[in-house]
Parts: sequence; structure tokens; C-alpha cells
Amino acid sequence: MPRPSNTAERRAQIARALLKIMAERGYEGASIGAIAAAAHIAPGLVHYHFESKREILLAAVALLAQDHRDRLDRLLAAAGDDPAAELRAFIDAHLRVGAQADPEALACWICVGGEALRDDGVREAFAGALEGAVQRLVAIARRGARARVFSLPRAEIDAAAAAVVATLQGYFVLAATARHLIPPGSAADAAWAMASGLFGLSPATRRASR
Amino acid sequence: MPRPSNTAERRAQIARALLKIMAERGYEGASIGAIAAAAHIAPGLVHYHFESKREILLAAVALLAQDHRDRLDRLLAAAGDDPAAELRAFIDAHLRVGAQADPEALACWICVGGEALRDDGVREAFAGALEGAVQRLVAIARRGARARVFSLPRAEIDAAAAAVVATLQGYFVLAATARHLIPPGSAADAAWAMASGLFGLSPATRRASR
Amino acid sequence: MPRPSNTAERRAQIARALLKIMAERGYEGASIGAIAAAAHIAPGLVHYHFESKREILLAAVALLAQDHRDRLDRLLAAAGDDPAAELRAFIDAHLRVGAQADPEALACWICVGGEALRDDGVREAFAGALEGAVQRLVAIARRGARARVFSLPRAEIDAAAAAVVATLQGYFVLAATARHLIPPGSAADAAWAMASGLFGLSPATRRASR
Amino acid sequence: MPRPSNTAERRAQIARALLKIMAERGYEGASIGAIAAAAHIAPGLVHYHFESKREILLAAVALLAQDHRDRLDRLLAAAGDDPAAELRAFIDAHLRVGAQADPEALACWICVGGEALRDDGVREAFAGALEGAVQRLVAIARRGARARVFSLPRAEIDAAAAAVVATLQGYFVLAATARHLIPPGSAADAAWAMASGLFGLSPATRRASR
DNA sequence: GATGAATGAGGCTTCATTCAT
DNA sequence: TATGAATGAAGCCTCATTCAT
Repeated sequence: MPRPSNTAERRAQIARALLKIMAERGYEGASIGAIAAAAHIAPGLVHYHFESKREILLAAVALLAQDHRDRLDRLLAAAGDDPAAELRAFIDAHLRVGAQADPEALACWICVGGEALRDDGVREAFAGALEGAVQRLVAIARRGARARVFSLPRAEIDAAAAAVVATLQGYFVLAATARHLIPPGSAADAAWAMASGLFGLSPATRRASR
Repeated sequence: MPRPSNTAERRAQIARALLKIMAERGYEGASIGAIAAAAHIAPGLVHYHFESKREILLAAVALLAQDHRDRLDRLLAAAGDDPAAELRAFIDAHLRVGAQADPEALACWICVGGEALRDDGVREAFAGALEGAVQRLVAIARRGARARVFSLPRAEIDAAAAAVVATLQGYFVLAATARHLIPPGSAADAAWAMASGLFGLSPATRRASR
Repeated sequence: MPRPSNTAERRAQIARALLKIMAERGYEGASIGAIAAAAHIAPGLVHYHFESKREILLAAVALLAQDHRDRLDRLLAAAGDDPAAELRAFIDAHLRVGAQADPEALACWICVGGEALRDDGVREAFAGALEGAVQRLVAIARRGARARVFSLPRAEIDAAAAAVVATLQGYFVLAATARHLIPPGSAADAAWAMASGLFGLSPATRRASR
Repeated sequence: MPRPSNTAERRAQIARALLKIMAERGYEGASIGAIAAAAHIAPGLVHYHFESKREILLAAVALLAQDHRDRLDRLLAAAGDDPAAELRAFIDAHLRVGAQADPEALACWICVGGEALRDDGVREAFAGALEGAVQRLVAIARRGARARVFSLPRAEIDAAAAAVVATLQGYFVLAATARHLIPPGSAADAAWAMASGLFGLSPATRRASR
């Protein structure tokens, strides 16, 4: 009569504790002891559920990415079938700060980017999440192009999507480190102007979606 | 007769050593010992020239920013007085990879962004560098607007400049962690399309500057 | 109706698992987890059957000694009643390497000798096994002396037996750590020469038993 | 004006501290903290002078072997040119317990033998020391054979030397773990009887050297 | 009996910093 | 200025042992 395994929840609990600490102290600053304390468990338990600290990071990145995907799914679903609306929703999901803004996730995401420089596993996860975003945009662009809502050459879709993702990522960094450089409320609009320009949205529609 | 002080050079030497190590191991991974080894000096000497490891980081960020400013000065000077050419040169300076690309500086810059989340001094230096970039763009935009090369409302100049800087910063992150997402050669062109759009450059001039 | 106790087998199973691990990682290196894995049981079960890790070691030493005794019984029985043959069989049982050689037991035995330095219980078991070997030799020597096959003074029997046991033990160490120092096949013969000399076996019989 | 390096002495100091602790707690039981305490230095200093705990062990084994070689040199020098006397001195050096007996070194030697099972570096050092002993015996045997003091075939010299070394090593183990099995004072005599037998010393000389 | 989670101590190692020379 | 030894505090990880089920 063994006790039912709770490993899955524990792992998530620990990974979330890492995110919490990492947001304010960085990955290196998130000691196993601090993580355990944040998760309200004994330090030794951490390494019962994870091989190494790095594994926790990988799990945490996966959580972060999943959370983000989920949120995006929700917000894009509300955009219905209109590619322009989807594009706008995509941008707003990333840049509209409001009730659902999550500064912790933002800080973590930047930390993860830093770790990705040195750890292939992290890089893969990080790049994977970015790629996911790019592919969503590509899908939106293709549908929009087919529906003649966008008018950009097939060959430029990838570049346009990457540019949009880069802009969003860059805004993250600015928002987290030099917020005063972004005129309040301007981020989403500027990104939208830029994206709709790249996607070849007609000026009329463009303005309508502001 | 005291020997002439060489503190200034030593400090630069040490700060550059930090950059070298930090590029591949991160800030935490750059131990004083490793820095000293990279600078070809004894470990004890490091703390003779710097109060603490953090001071080295601050000096290194300053170096990084100065190097970047210098490079930008050089490249913008070549653009003459034409605001559109300056804008293009500004973008190319950041995204054109070629002989002068510096992956080490790139990695360091991302690391510094991460540290900026936690250290106010680093944040100031990092944000200061970003602000410098924004202001250059603002200056270009103003001159361009006055010369009717750009047609963007005064009130939107700051937002546009911030958006461009965000895009460049975002491309840095992508280039360092998920280069395959950027179609080769597309970064500068996409950023240019975006920037010239935001700045209200006439389509004709836009194409001419590709 | 309680299920029938299987404690005895479980204990043996666990102790044998310790021997297996200890042979290649030493006693300290044999973690409870590793032992449990080698025994194909859950880690928690180990401490149900044993008070402590040390108890497992004691049980393992007992097993090792018993195995050795059993093997010796079998081999000496084949030597019939002839003291010289018994002596030779005794030596061969320890030094003839062949199908029945057991490098795992050899390594364990040396480990146990090391632990005996620090743990009185282990020392007793280890010394007990050595004493058993000495006593067997003493018995053989006494019978041989009575039968005039050996010609050594009563007072020297103990010393001779101890010397033989020391030699065997020493060969174990050499075999396990510096096998190349032992000319192949020479161990049993040299030990025999030495033992028969100490026991005062007539040169003729000596040669006959080679 | 750097401080003169004291690394060599520090290393020896630390290695000797390890021997001291290892004698009573074993290698695993000799924690870095305990070693540092025994050496009267701060814990951190240990790893300034040694890469790893294992390196300390290797240094300690080297010290142990060197000490032993030195002692042997001294004792053998006193035996003059007489091979039989040298053989006797060799045995006495190892088995005569008296003022110069060193139970700490004895315990360490057995520990080292245990570690040799698992660590190739240790094995090499341990086997090297044993080989040194064998070679000394071989040299004595050769000179004795040439001088017709010993009468053993060339081909058996190696085996005889190995047998003697095995016996000495075995006596070490017995002395450290089951001393009561060795009739007091019998070890050197029994080993001598055995060695002189193997070396083919004439019975007359044999008795004379007791 | 059996399972696997939980605990907390302790080990090795790294490191920023200080200090004697 | 410069050197390299010295210090002590963490940090990651392992582990024997206990416990709830």
C-alpha cells in the first residue's frame, strides 16, 4: 500500500519556487536552500525530485513557456478568425500591461535568456518558446495572406515574424530595466504599427485596429 | 620616488578580462581568480584596484557602453548629414554582422541586462546606454522631421525611438540564443522597414535606402 | 492470517547486495539506495530489516565468512585424511584461481579488513574468520604432527599457522592491487613451499605434493 | 616583494594531517574539515593547496611510501654487504615492533590498500611501493645467489620475493586487526624461516641469523 | 511487509575578500 | 603596486534514517 506518488506536483512546486526566487535574485542567486524555503519543504527533498539544480531550471523554463502558451491560446481564441485581430491580440498579449501583467515571469524570462547563452538545454527550451511564437505569427500571416488581409510576399513571412518577436522580446528587456524609456502605453501601439507595416496590412484596417 | 600610477590601465585591463570571461561563463561564473588569470595578473591585485567584484562589473559595463558609442560615432559620421542615411547606419551598426561583429560583446550585453534586474548601479549603466541610443535616434528623428525627410508627429518621436531600440535589443537576444529564427540577412532590412515606417519616411526614399 | 515472515531471506538478499556494491565502491560508497537497487527492493525496506547500515555490513561479513567456510569444507573433504594433502588443499583453496575464483569476494574481504580497523563488531567478525582459518591449520598441523607427517614443535604450531594465514591474506592484497607482481601460478606453489617448510614436511613429501 | 612560497611544506602538512585522521577514521571519515583542524589551518586553505581530496590522498601515499623507503634504507645500510643479513634486516624492518613501530602508518597502509581497489592513481602508488619492496628483495636475492649464499634458481627469484612481500603485507593486516592470532615475537621469526627457505639459505646460516 | 516521500546533517568544493610580505 | 597565501562563508549534492500510507 504505497503512498501515491506526488512527484509531479512536487516538481512543479519546486520549479515555481525557483521562478519566484529567480525573479528577484537570478538563477545563481536562487540557492537550493532558498528554493526549498520558498516551496516550504526541506532542502534535501529538492534533490530527491530533481537530479540537479539545472534540471529545476529546465522544468521551470518549461512551466514558463507552458503558462505563456496557455495565456496566448486564451487570448487568441477571443480574436476569432480575423487575422488582423489575431495579430493585434498577439501583440497585446505580450505588451499590454494591466491586471494580467506578470513582472515575475518577465524577470525570469530575461534570466532564462541569459542562462541560454551557456546551457544548451536551456537554450533549446528558450529558443523553442521563441520559435513557437514565431510559428504562431507565421500561421497568422499565412492565413491573412490567403485572405488578402495581409499583402506580404511568402518569402518574407519568416523574417517579418522574427522581427515582431524580436521587438516584443526587446520591449521585455526595456520594460524590465529601463521602463522610463517607453512612453506609457506606446509599446503595443508602436509594435502594432511596425507589425502591420511588415505584414502589409492596408492603412485603413491598420487604423481601425488601434 | 613613487612609481607612476598605472591604476587606470590596470582597471581597464581587469574590466576587459571580466568581459572576456563573462561572455562565456556569465557574471557569477567569472570568479576573481579567472578574471585575474585572463588579465595575466595575480588574484590579489584585483582587489587592490577594485573594491569589489561588483565594481569591476560596473567598470566593464562602462567600457562596453563606451566601445559601443565609439563605434556608433564612427559609423554615423560616415552617414553625413542625411537623416535617412543616419537612421539606416544606426540600424546597420547594430545588426549588420560582418567583420566587426563582436559575439563576445553581444553575450556580455545580454548578461549585463540580466544583472541590471538586480543591481541598481548596473541598471543605471545599462539603462543609460539604452537611453543614449534612444536619444541619438531622437536627434536623428528631429532633424529628419525638421528637414521633412520624416513625417512623424513630435509626440511620437520618443515612442518610435524606443520601439527601434527595443527591436535592436530583441534581435540581439535572438541572435545570441536562437539565430536560426532569423532568416540570414533579414534583420537589418526588417528593422529598417519597421523604423522607416515608424519614422514616416516616404516609401520612395525607403526603398532607395535598402 | 499474517503473511509468513521472509525476513531471513530479505536480510541475506540485502547483505548480498551490499557485497556486490561494496566490491566496486567500498563500504562508504555503498549507499542504502544503491544497496536497495541492487537488491531490487525499495530503499525504505532496507531499514525495516536492518537497524542501520552497519548491521548490514555485519551480516554481509557473516555471509562472506560462511561462504568461505563452506567452500573450504568442500575442498578439504576431498583431501581425505592426509594432513599434507589437506594443507595443500587449504592453500589451493585460497590461491588457486580458476573457475571458482571470486574477485568480488576478494575485494569485499579487503574492504572488510579496512572497516575492521574502525569498527569493533566488524573486527570481531573479521578476526573470527581469520581465527577459524588458523584453527583449521592448527588442527591439520596437530594431526600431521601426531602422524609424524609434519615435524614441528607443538609450541610453534600457532606461529606457523598464523604465518600461513598471513601469507594467504597478503597474497589477497597483492592479487587485488598489484597482480603483476605475482608471477602467474606462483602463489600457490610459493605458499606451499613456505608452509611445508614451516610445518616440517619431509622434502620428499613436499615435492610429491606440488 | 611576494611572500616566499610555502606550498611544499603546506602540502606535506596537509597530507600528514590526512594520515593522522585516516589512521583512526579511514579515508572517507577524514573530512576536509577534520584534516584542516588536524593541520591547524582554515578549511578553505586545503583546497588552495590541493585540487581535490583525492590529491591529498595521493600525496599522503607518496609520503607514506617515502617514509618507508627512508626507514628501510637506514636499516638495510646497517646490514652491510651480507645478503643474508640484509634479508633478515628487511624482514625485521617490517615486522619487528619496538620503539620505531608506527601503528598509524600501519592503519593508513591498510586503508590505502582498500582505496587502491577503486582508484587507479592510488593503486599505482600502492602497487609501486609494493614493487619497490619486491625489487629490493630481488636485488638482495641476486647478490646472494651470485655469492652462493642463497641457492634458488634465477627463475624463482621473482616468485620468492613476491611471496615474502605478501607475507609481510599479510602480517600487517593481522597485526592491525587480529593481533592475538600472532604469537608475540613470532612474526619476524616465522617470516625469516619462510624467506630463508624460499631463498635456499643453508640451514646453518639460517639458524645463525635468528 | 513494503513503498517512496521527507528530513536534516554533513561533505567537498568554490569563492570573494583580506592580509603579510 | 604586486604577490600568493589565508579565511570563512555558502553552495550543491549525497545520504542514513524516519515516516505516512
